[in-house]
Parts: sequence; C-alpha cells; structure tokens
Amino acid sequence: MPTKKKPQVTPTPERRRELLATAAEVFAAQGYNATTVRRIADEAGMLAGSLYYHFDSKESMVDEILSTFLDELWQGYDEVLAAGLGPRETVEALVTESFREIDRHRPAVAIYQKESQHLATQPRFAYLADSQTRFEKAWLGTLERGVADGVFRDDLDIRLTYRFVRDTVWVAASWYRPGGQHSPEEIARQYLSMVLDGIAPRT
Amino acid sequence: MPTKKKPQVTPTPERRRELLATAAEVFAAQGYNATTVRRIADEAGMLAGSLYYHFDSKESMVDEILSTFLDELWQGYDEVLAAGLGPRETVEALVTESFREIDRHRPAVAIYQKESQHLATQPRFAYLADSQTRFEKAWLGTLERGVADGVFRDDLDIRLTYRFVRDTVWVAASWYRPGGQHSPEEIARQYLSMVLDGIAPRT
Amino acid sequence: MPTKKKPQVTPTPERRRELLATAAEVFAAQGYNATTVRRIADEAGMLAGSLYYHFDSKESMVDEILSTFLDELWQGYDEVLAAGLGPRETVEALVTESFREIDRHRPAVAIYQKESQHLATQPRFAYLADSQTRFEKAWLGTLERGVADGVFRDDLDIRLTYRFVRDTVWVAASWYRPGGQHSPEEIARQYLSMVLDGIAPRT
Amino acid sequence: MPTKKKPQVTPTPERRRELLATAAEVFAAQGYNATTVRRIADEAGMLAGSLYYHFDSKESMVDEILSTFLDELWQGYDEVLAAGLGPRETVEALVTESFREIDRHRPAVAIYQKESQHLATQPRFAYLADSQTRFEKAWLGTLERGVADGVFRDDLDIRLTYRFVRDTVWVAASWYRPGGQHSPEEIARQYLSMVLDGIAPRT
DNA sequence: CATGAATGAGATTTCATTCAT
DNA sequence: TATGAATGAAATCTCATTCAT
Repeated sequence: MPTKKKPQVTPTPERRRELLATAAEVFAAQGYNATTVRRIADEAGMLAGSLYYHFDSKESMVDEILSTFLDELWQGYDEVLAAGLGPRETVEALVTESFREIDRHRPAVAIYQKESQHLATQPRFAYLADSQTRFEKAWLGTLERGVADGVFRDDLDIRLTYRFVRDTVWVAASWYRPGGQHSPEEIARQYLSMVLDGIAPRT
Repeated sequence: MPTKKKPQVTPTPERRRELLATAAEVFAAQGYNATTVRRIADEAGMLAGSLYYHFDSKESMVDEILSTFLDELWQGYDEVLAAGLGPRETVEALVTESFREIDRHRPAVAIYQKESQHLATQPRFAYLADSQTRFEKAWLGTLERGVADGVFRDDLDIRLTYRFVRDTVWVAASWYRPGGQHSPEEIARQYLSMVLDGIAPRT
Repeated sequence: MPTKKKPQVTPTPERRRELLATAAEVFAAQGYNATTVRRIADEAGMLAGSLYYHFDSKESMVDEILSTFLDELWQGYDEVLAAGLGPRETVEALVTESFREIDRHRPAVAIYQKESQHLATQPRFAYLADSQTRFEKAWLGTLERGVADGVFRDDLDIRLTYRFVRDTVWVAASWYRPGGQHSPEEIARQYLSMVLDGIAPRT
Repeated sequence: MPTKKKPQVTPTPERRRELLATAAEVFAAQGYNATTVRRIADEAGMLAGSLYYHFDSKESMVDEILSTFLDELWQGYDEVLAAGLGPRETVEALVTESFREIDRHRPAVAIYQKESQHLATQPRFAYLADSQTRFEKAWLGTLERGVADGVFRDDLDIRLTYRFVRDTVWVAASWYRPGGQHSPEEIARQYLSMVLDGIAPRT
C-alpha cells in the first residue's frame, strides 16, 4: 500500500468515493481503531484536517463504507432469495453472490468481519445487528428447507451448519486478493464443492 | 462479565493469572486497541495504575496471553503430529485438539484471530508469524499426504482447501461459548463430518 | 433569523451592509467566538470562503460592526453634550438617545456588551477602551454637575450611580426586540422615570 | 490573574473545588469559548491533559460551576421567598441576597451573565432556562403583590420593571471586586435606595 | 462574485504510563 | 500491593483562511 501521489484532482462525488476506498483499504489493513485519520489522509495525499471537509468524522467514514457495502450485498441477496430457487440452488447462488461481493468490496468485508461486533454496540451502527438477523433468517430458512427436501443432511445441528457455511465463506475476505489466479466464481465453485460434498472423495 | 469487587487478595501467581483472564476477556470482546487499560482495571476492581505493578505494559499483557495460548496449542499439536497417524486421522485429531483449545482459551483464540495479523508486524510478536508458518506447514503437509494417499480429493486447489479448513475451525472462537450445549468434542465431530463429507447427503 | 436564499445579487455597498447585518445578528445570538464564519455564510446563503471576497477576516467584520455603531452613537451623544442642557435634561437626552441606538443597532449593542471587554485587549480594538473612557467622562461629569446643582441626590456613591445608570440602560439590548409594543422613546421614558424617581410611589 | 505556582497539593475534594475556582476565574475573564483548557491548566500549574483526570470535559466544568452556583442561589432565594415577608421587604431581601451571591460567586455570576443564553440551547444546560423561569416567576409575583399593596408604583409596565431590577442587580457582577471598599450589604443598600427611590432627590 | 477543496494552526480529548505515598 | 494524581505523546476534530477555477 504505497503512498499515492496524484495531484490531479477528480470531480466531486468521485472524490468522495476515492477517499472512502482509500480509507477502507487502510481500515482493513490496520484495523479501525489502529488506523489514524492522519494515515488515511497521508494515503490520500492530503492533510488530516482536510478529510473533514468531506466527512464528519472517522466514524462516519466506516459508517458509509459498511452501509454502502451492506446495501449492495442485500440487493444481490434479495434478488437471489426472490428468485424462487430450490434450497441447494439458493445456497449455490448465495455463496457465489458472496464471493462476488468479496471481490468488489474486499476491504469493506474485512472491516465488517473484524469490527462489526464491536461497532454494533453503538446505536449508530444498529443496522449491523439488523443485517446479521436478516442474514441468519435467510440462511437458516434455506438450510431448513433443504433438510426437509432431503437435499441437505438431517443429522447435523442446523445452527452449527449455518455458522459453518457463513464463516467459511466470509473469512475468505481476510486472504482474498482481487485479480489473483482464481475468479470469484471459481472460488465459489470450489468452496461449494467442499461445503456440499466434503474434502474426502466420494466413493 | 460483571465487575468483581474482591479486596481479598489472592497469592501472586494466581492473581496474575486472574488478571490475564480478565484482560483476555475484555480484549476479546472489544478488540485490543479499543480496550483501555482502565477498562481492564475496572473489570478487575482496581485502578489503572495498579496494573503496572503486575505487568510492564498493555502490550506485555496480550503478549503473555497469546504466547501462553500458543505454547499450549503447540504442545497439543506436536503430540498429534508426532503420533504417526494417517492423514485423515491426523486431520481429525488436529481439529479435535483445536476445538479443545478454543474451549480452554476462547478469549485468547478470539484475540489471536482478530489481532495477530496486525500485531505480527512488531518484532516482539514475531512468534505469531512463526507459528503461522509452522501451522501452514503442518496442515499443508497433512493434506498433501492425504491427497497422495487418496483419502482426500485431488480435484481441489490445495491452498484453498487449507484455508477453508483452517478458517472454518478457528472462527468458531467468535461464537463458541464454553459450557454451551455441545462439548468441544461433539462440535469437532460435527465439523469434521461436514468438512470431510459435506453437507449434502451421501447417496 | 431565517436563512435567506437570494441568488439575485444587490450592488456592492448594499450587499456589504446586508452581510454585516447578518453577521451582527449571528454574533449577537451566539457570541463572537462561538460563531463560525461558516454559520454566517450559511445565514447569508453563500459558502464560507465567499465571505472573504467582501471582508478581510472575521475580526474585520466585528470591527466594522462595532465601529460603525460607535460612530453613530457618538454623533448622537456629542450633539446632546454640546447642546448646553442642564444635568437632568442631559441625562434624559442621553438615555433617550441610547434607547434609539439600541433600536437601530440592537445586535451591535449586544455584541458590544458581551465582547468589548474581551476584544479591547487587542490593539486593533483600542477604540473600544477609548469610547469607554469618553463615556465614563461624559456620564460622571453630568452626574457630578447634577449633584452640585441639587438635581441628583448627594448621598450616593457617584461611581455606583454611574454604573447603575449605564448598565441599566445598555443591558436592555439583551432583551429588546425592535417592533415590539413599546417604542424606544416610550421605554426611555419609563426607564428614566424609574431611574430618577424609583419604583416606590412618591408620597 | 497571575499564574499560581503551588506545588504543594491539597487533598482530594478540595482539589476539585480549587480547580473549578481557577477555571471559573478564567472563564469569567476571557469568556467560555475564548478560554482554552490549556490556559486553565497553566493557571492551575498542570498540563492540559491532567485536567481530564478530574473532569470529563471543558463543558462539564462550566456545568459544575453554574449548577453549583444556582443551587446555592436558590437555597438563599427560597429561604427569602418562604419567609412570608411583605413585597417591599422581599425585594430588599432578594437584592441583598443577590449581592451576597455575587460576592461569593462572582466568576460564576459573570459566566452566567455572558454565557447562559448561549449555553441554554444545549439540553445539558436546560436547567439554566428553568432557573430563568423560576426567577421571573418569583420577581414578577413579588412586584405584582407590591403594586396591589400600593408599595410599588402602578404606572409602570411591570415586565419592564422586572427587567430593570433584574439586570440592574446582576450586571454588577461584571465590575464587582470582592474585598473592595463596599461590602455586598452596603452595595445592596445603595442599589435598593436607587431602585426604590430614584436618583433624584425626594422633595 | 461565488464555489469547492484544501491548508495549517490550534483546540479538545484520550490514554498508556509513572511515581510518591 | 494499591491509590491518586499527574505526565506527555498522540489522536480526533475545528475553523479561519486561501486560492484556482
């Protein structure tokens, strides 16, 4: 993450997005609390105080990063959930969608992973807990339908399964680098294969 | 995590362990950077300054928490790795051992998850990176052996598999609560079942 | 004090006066230090930076507000003092003149009340202290003449009386609202009646 | 207001009071907004940050200064109002009490004068407006009783009279210096004499 | 004339740490 | 061992001011 030195300035709503992208990158790399606004400003090629022309506070930066990400995530998820797919296809679509989001919002996802528990205690970030709840509902419902339909095993604790699948997917954000050798779809395919069929060979 | 008010003082090495347990709990809940030493002191029923009789610094607290945990972890792992088991049995034993460690050191594991990447940049915490390397070697080796032996699938990217298994196990620390309805062995059993055989029923 | 949104621009000396009036209003309401130039700009329907086309600095705004007010005040006072009236008539004329100034320059008077002591420490605002001195001279002189002539009581500490009359009149700026039910002349009449004859009925 | 250099430290609740006294002095002299916490700390012989061991914020300092003052003020006022005095005696007692408060809490009174309007807009300082209301009720009631009883003139606007008396008394805080040549009781006596009988001699 | 973006100085606040008692 | 009070460094934030467009 070398310091960028681009004195050529881009127009206005663009600039905001650029700055948020920079901030997200640093937050993801160092952790929210360990990141100073000065560091973000350095990275953006301006002085710390100048950031406050664009944002109210450091907090409002994470806020915007996380809520933008969640808005997009739910747009994708809602489409999948509304498509009337079977449980297995729903799981496949959700996982694929998740890896696409990781691909597009990797820093945001990483921040979400590391900081959401901690941030959610503040009223301002209540939407994080809300999202968590919705998430759980969507996944648990799908898994239950799948067990009923016989496309998922019925000998597993369903909440354990939920956590297994959820964590399995999202922690990928901690190591995923966009532009790597695998596309998000390819990673999703392999993950799904492991999650659905296991790493032991089917006889 | 209610505030303890015990003016009766326990002998010194005991006290130290108590304080570290308290600190670990708070670090895990709030994150290392977001935790003030005052908060730890509050929780321990003393004033911030008093902690410095017991510890050199806040850093030395995490240090001791993490290194104690890793020492124990590797004791367990090394035993497994030295036992001359087959790859599948090794995986089973490592996962089971991991859930036992989560059971005994949940806060430490949670801290490790959240902070190790960030802390590892400091020389003092070089052992975190070392451990990471050893860890990777142990798991990758086992998986490769397993593929060679035909007990693990050969159509998967092996690094992806490694990350999948590693993350899958350790993130459990973020939701695991000791004394819950499942013992660590039971959770390990179910996780292994999912990881090895998948969540789709074997025909 | 509603936000004005007039993009139609008035010629330049007019505009200047408008902006000063706006600034004075805000300074009076919030206090000089607590007023940000952004707030003034908001109120004037422009951006903070744009004010600097019209004025050198925030300081120069108060400066102009206060000196304009004091110039007018002394014009009125000097006329009264030069008129060769008796001490009682002088007091009546000065008080009436004062309430007229409050009527026309209420925000300026309020600012003067609240900030002059503090501002007077800066060389730029030396004229505030000068005015204070002239003011004191005029009033004390008039009161002394009145005592000598027997039209004011001689059993009172004359400096106390001075402060009493001075404060009594000027603090009115803190509650006076132009266009209220009493004209400045009517308020002056009642104030004079209280100051000269007291609030207890004359037997 | 010279910098005090007393390294000898006084015990604990005492220290708090000392610091508040120092802060009040500076706030009164410079205005709340124009006062930096560094300035207060300098005056107290410590570093700016050290003040935060004793107080949450600069705001909480004024808060404590003002509320302490108002509590004491109302203790005195309530005693007077409960004493069942006639209207004229009540006025005399209230004015005397007021000058005593000015004597004991001069900086607090000065701060109250200058900043209360501005501070009262914040929820935290709602009690300032409450006090204002109570104050008005007490004075207006007394004045009305007096008019009805014939001990005060009936040809004056009563609200004007109220403001006249109120301001007249409290602005004294801006020039009063404890330990001056007049005791608070003596000042109260002269003020009352002016307010009740006017500055023109009774024939 | 006004905007949008930034600067730079300084203000408040936080917090790990120290130390005399 | 613990307390109470402070230090000192750094972090967040504020704001008057500048300037190219």
